[in-house]
Amino acid sequence: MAEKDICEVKCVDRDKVRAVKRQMLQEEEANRLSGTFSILSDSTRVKIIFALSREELCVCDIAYLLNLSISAVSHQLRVLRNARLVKYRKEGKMVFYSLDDEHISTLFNEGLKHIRE
Amino acid sequence: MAEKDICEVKCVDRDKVRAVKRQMLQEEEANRLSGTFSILSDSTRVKIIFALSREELCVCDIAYLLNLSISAVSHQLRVLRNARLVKYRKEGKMVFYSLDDEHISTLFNEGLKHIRE
DNA sequence: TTTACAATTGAACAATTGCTCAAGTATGAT
DNA sequence: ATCATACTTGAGCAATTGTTCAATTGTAAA
Repeated sequence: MAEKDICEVKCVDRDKVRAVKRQMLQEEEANRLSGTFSILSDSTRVKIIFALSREELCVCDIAYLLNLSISAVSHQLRVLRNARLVKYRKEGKMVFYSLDDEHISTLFNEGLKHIRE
Repeated sequence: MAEKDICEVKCVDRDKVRAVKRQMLQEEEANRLSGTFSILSDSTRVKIIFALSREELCVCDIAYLLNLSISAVSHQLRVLRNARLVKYRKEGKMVFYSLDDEHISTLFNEGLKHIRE
């Protein structure tokens, strides 16, 4: 930490830094932003989202589609549920998931566009 | 895996699943997509990107601004460099970083818009 | 009620990630 | 050349993450 302090004194361009500091993202905002992106930062979740963007599917369908265990899928669906990215509908023993379209699908598609550019 | 097979037989809606499977993201595409998002999934990197979206800054400036060690910042800058999210310019002993604007800034701003909605 | 089964959950584990620390590189000043 | 400084890098560590496994819940059928 001592090193850092020395450095601060030596090389900071005070005006520039002060200007940036004024506009800077707050801690909480930075966390929410990175948190939003981290939901989409796992390839399993990305695949689930993509699949649900085409069809409403039950847990079992998704597991089959992605060649994953039911449990693994269920765990990931919980993440997506907590983030309100998906909604679900119970029908007897089965649970059908679909996209909760308010959320992040713009972001998802923007990302898709980006890698396919 | 045995369980999964049983499940597949029992509850899959074959037509729906087949239809989705045809359009499904390929492994590599899913990886690139999640990889793209994972760069933005850390709050330190998010802050760095935000800061660089306002001003070109040296490593030391960034460290001071975010109250992090030089080393931590440098490590994160490498991640951003590898992802071609930032570019740098050497001036004597100092290295000035700025956004490599081709990349992901649309995505970043879309995310920002989303959390500030 | 008992049985079967879709889905959820918690614990445990390996893999990954972000940081620190110490050592290293590169550039400029003396 | 020697020294100081701006930054990079690799090893190591703690925290987090994604999966499996086993147990559990909830619903429907027998």
